[in-house]
Amino acid sequence: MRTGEVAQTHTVRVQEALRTAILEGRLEPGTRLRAETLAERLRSSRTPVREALLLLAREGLVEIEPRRGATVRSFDAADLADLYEVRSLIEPHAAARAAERIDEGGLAQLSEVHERSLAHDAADEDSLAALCALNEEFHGVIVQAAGSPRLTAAMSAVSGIPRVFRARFWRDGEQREQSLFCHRELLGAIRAGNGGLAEAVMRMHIQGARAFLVEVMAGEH
Amino acid sequence: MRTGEVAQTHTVRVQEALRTAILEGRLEPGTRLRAETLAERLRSSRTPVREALLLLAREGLVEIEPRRGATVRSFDAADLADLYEVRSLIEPHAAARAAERIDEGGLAQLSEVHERSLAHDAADEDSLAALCALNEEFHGVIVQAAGSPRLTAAMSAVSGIPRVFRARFWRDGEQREQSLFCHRELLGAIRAGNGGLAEAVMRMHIQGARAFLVEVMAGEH
DNA sequence: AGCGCCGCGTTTGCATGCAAAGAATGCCGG
DNA sequence: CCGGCATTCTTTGCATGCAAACGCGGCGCT
Repeated sequence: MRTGEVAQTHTVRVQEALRTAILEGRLEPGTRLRAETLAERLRSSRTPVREALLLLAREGLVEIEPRRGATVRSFDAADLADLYEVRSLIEPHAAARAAERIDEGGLAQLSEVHERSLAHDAADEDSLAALCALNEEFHGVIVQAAGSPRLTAAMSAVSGIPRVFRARFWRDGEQREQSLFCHRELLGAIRAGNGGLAEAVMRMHIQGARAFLVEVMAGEH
Repeated sequence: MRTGEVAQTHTVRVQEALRTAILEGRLEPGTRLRAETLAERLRSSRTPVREALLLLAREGLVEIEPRRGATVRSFDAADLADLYEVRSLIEPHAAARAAERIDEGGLAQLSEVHERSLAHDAADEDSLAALCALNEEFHGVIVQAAGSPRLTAAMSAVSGIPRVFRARFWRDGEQREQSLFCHRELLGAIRAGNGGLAEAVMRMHIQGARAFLVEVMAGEH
């Protein structure tokens, strides 16, 4: 599959460890990221850590002020709205392309991810986390299946927001139901090769999520 | 303006030097990029060069094979088509937002860039190069004016193709005329705050460029 | 003669030294 | 007692040492 190729270099390993930590909320926004400390914790040295931080800065997950260090970026309602606006631009297009270009393997993978999603009832935190991860995987497979390296790159520059927000989302029964519904429809549309439908469903899916999250955040602050 | 902040660190300096060299064609596709050589040439050391290469890899301008080195990425017709497809997704949206959100400064900047474009007659290579650069600046200002950090990030993951292709474009009198026309219309629509019109013009602009370039490349190979 | 194996040079990727820029602290003057 | 300045201490960013991986070329084996 296309996604292999994950270089076994410290830089990449550190980058992924940090990204996961940030997305899962183990590193809170604002946390100062000191090279030496991270190097120790991740069994590496300052150089790979520095490189990873540069890459994560470009992903928008950390902020680097020259000569002053890196911190975990914090997200506010505006960021969330911005993020979802861009997603609602890119992902529907990706879905349409995916419907036209996906191959057997991709379809099987998509289907399998969806099946696994259905197996979770979101009764506990672990199940919730699993749902978040599966959701990301589902969307990732679609973007990949669009077969456009540039689109993938554009998405990756936009992808992540801390899972805290996403958890909020999946905790809500109605949203969960709506999402799984959309995923099922997406799967069907893509399998049928119906790009227009896939695009429309994805647009609804993302816009719905956006509306919910913005509302929730507005209510909290 | 938002774009300030250009860190005076070697990494960034090297990154920009390399990007410019690649985009201007001074580094041809396929060229092997050895850390030590570049470090010497750019009066730096291997570490910043390595970091710059990592970032450029993420921009899609160089390819890094772990343990085997970096090379200047080569572009074929498919890449070009892919690139322009993504641009024709992102930029019309950016234009619409820009029309709604641009401020006085941005408008002045956009207008000024357009004026300068008109001053070039594309009679010689220098003038042509200047037109390419101004065109990039024009589009850059619009994306910035959209006021969406994520959109900017997404674009930057997609931005550059070697200027060779763009030069081909600007050399063509009809395309040049069409482009300047579109830019004028864009400027007008954005100034008038007409997002829908700006979006439509931009879509036409990019689709037109795409069609021309794909055709030219197909004819050459 | 063809094929494969082994050793060598080159180059990457990681670790770490080192100077300089910020941040923190204490000292002195008002 | 508080504010401003100098000094110290921390941390970054760059340079460079060093081991290990890759590719090449020569050598021996079949």
